[in-house]
Amino acid sequence: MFCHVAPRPRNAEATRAAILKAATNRFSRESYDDVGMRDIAGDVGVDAALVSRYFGSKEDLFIAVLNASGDKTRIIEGDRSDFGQRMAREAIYKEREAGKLEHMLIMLRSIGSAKAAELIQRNGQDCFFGPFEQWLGGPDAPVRARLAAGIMMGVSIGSELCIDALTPEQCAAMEQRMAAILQDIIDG
Amino acid sequence: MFCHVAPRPRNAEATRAAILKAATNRFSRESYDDVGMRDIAGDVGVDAALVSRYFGSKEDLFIAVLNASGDKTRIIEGDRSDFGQRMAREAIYKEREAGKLEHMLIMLRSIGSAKAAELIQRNGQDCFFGPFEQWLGGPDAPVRARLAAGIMMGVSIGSELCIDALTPEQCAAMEQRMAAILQDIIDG
DNA sequence: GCCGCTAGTCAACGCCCGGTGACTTAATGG
DNA sequence: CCATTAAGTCACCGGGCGTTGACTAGCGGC
Repeated sequence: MFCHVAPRPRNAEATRAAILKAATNRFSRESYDDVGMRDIAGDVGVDAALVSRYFGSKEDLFIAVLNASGDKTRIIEGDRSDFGQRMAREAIYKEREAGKLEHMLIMLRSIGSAKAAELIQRNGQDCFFGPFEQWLGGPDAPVRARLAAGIMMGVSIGSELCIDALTPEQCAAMEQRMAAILQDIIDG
Repeated sequence: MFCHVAPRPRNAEATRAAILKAATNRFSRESYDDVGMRDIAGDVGVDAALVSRYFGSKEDLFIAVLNASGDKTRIIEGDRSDFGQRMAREAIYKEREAGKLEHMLIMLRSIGSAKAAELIQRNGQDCFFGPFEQWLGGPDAPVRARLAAGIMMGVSIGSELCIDALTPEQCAAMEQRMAAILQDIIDG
């Protein structure tokens, strides 16, 4: 076949954005180590060399992803009174389309990787915990923020650590318990 | 120098055990991907080839580590009435000497790695959640076990994600809050 | 005191990774 | 319609990984 499908018009800006988006997707699903430059390039339909060219290095690309997703997607949206409920849903059922936890998921996936961990530590406070604390407010805000975030992370992990281990009813019960705990932390 | 220090007597059994111990240590501190066969071999003072020989492959070694640490170290020890307190301490201050959470830490570190994740999923239920559920008992035991484990994992992650971000007083406050939440879950 | 067996080493293989310089190809302006 | 420039590709490098087969060296039995 000579005719490629939609041979991507030559547009550096758009291509760069597409790469960043693809990388964000990959990094929110697989760890830093498991994601390869060739994977990301393949998603966009581009040579891997281009990714290196545009973003300098894999670490720089990861930083760019962290910053970009940190800027756009915020946990802090919607009503305060059902925060626990919303977060519980997202953590347990992985409602990724909502995407409010995307930034947290990226941090989570790659926290194991030594190279990524350092970048995440540097970024986490500014792009995640900081805003979260501020939104929380009240007494012990830093403590409550970390506790709430920790619970969300842990349950997220747990629910993919053992898939299908819980019946739908049990999931519902878990959701309810978790929501109550989170809401308690939010309220102070 | 011709005289090596303590040139390790020829004992396959002991060497094998030493390798397993070194691997357990490594895997509880670094992710599956970040730990190399050469690292483990170096810890024991042995050639990397021997590790492959004794355990077949890296995956098999990891499985052996999971099983061994799962058998020995249990979370379930000590009084039920201060479970929350004990776990909070261990999660926040990383009191690794206690080592009761070692098995959980190993699972935690490498959950990001695709290759390790599958092995962990297969092992987690049998060696961790199962016994924990059973010990918990009461209504909704599976749900409460996963919730408690999730919280412990998440806080463990969180407290190493942002080191030195909390003052000692804040750590104490966090410990107290976390202990209360955990104890609540344990009690039903 | 030599022999056979096995614990342990050594060198090398194949593989995949991130990154780079030289090349090709498409758009644009005159 | 061609020259120029930027967008994208290609081949390849060096390095680290897990693993393997051939080798060496220490111990037990005769």
